[in-house]
Amino acid sequence: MNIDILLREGIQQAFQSLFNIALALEDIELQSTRKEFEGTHTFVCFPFAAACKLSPEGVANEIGNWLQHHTDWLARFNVVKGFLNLMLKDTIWLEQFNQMYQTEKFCYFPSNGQKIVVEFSSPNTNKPLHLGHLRNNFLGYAVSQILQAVGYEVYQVNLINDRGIHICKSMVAYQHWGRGETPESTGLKGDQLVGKYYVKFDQVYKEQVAALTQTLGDAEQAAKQAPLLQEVQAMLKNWEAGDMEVLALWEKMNSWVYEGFQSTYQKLNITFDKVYYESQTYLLGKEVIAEGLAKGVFYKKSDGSVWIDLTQEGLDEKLLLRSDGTAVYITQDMGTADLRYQDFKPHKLVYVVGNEQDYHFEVLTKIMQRLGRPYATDMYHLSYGMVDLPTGKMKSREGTVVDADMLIEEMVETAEKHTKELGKIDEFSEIEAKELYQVLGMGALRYFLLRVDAKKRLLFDPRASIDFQGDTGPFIQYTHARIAAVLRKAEQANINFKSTEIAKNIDLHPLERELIVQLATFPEKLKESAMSYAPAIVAQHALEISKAYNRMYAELSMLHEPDIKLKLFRLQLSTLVASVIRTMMHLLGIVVPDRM
RNA sequence: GGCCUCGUAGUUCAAUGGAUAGAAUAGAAGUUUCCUAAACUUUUGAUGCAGGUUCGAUUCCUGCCGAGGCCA
Repeated sequence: MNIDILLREGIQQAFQSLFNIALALEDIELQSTRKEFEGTHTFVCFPFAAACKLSPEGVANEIGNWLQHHTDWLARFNVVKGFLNLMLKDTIWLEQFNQMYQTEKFCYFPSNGQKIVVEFSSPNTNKPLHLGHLRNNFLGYAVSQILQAVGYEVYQVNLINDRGIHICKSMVAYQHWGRGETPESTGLKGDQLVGKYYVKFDQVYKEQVAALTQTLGDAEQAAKQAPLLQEVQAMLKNWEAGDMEVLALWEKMNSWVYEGFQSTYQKLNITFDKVYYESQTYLLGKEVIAEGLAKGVFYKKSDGSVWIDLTQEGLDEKLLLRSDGTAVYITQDMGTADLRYQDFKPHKLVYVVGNEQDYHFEVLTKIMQRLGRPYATDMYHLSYGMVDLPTGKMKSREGTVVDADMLIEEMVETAEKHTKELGKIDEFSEIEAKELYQVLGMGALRYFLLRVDAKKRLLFDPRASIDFQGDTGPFIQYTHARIAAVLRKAEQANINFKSTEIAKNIDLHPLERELIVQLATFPEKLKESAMSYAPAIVAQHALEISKAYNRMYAELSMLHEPDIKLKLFRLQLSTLVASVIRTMMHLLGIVVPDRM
């Protein structure tokens, strides 16, 4: 039984019978009733007043009355202005509850036979992961899980930017000042070591530019002529030419970085079905260039550079290949798009990439459309806002970043501190305790980044630590631990609440009803979350359910409830809440503990 | 300069064109003989400015102010 459809059909029949108006189910707008009024569902009558030749209140009253007499599910209704607030009979809610309780994973959708490829993470190999990457990784992971839950076959892929001018910067700096350092010799993670030289490059380069500006009196020229930059450009040419020495250094430093990344990914519990490397795909783009020229979609300027004119689509003319024949970003992105499509033949390609590349993706999509790629309309740019610091944008080369590994470590330490202060896990072994700190620290961090609408930029203040109280991951984790504790005690007391006996003839307490309503809403929230690629919807809803449970927990007793029927029902309700919370948090990549 | 985002309590976030704009945090006041107080209850406090469309605008449109981003 789907309550939503039940109500819509009732209202549809009411309109037909009262006003001889045929409405589609989608045209009937239901929203949840505000707390201050009685009821769970509200039907907004304003739009129908004219057609019914009644005031909005009149419509609401007529419909309410009709439903009261012609259906068996309405307990009461009230009308406030044009709002018809409906209160359903408890039998309906109990039936809904039993159905959810007895259906394994009631919220999951069956397979729809469609494939989706989600690209996310996409790091550069010249620096370690930072807070911005964490947002990307958590988003990509959660979106993948959520899409899977609504029935898609999901493939997670990573595209590693392992070549180009910026990679050469850390390499040149290492050649000059590295003194043969290795991760082993320094005790640094490989990505951290390489990142150190990326920063070093920028420092020295800036000094050179400053000095040169003095002598030349022209900052722009100085920036171009600085010896260090010349070296980098030479190295890039050598790399493309296949210079053995350069390639060896490149391979060595990249392998350090990958080891470092691997350890971070492990902490994040993130894996990929396939990893692409730009060093292996960037040549594919040149084939697309040839194709586009042959089709007349692209054109060549007199200097030999290749362009596309997108002014008809409201965009610019866009450079696709430099006059010297070297690739720009979009060159390789065209090639990679083709490759990815051939590899998976997906129904949809999702790119989790920051909103600084909005324009870039718009252009890429238009190009692939012009080239007649069938998948062009199935490319979706999941554009997320940057993570800003109070001081402004994070910049790796200036060292003003919140390092991912460090942040994780801090979060775990904070979790340990809080947990020890509360002193609730004295019987834990050291390993169990360590694991819990990890779970709580990561939970707080992941939830902090996922609860906010991905599109919005997010402000992170490193001095104000991420909360463990209020609207947080640990709050939801705590709710689960509380339930687990009650269920443990119920089992110890041999209360047979796991029986399949169904709850009936119960007058629901408003707090219980509220909880059932929230649980029943989950499938549609999940669907909404998947369709809009917005894990924040699941995150927010997990919070709503947890709050509702904690309110009930404070008000109503379970183990001390004298009425055995009520006692069993509340234990079953708790079981269901715990299971739904576990599911939701699992979709977000967050583990929920049984004790904390 | 051109184009794209975004301006909501002190702060961090909510609000398919719908009711008296919700939470959390910070501030104030309470709740533990009773299932985990990382909780619960009460309370102070906000739509940048000016127009327009609409029965109804935080939401849509125009202008201004402010923040951020992208661009051979």
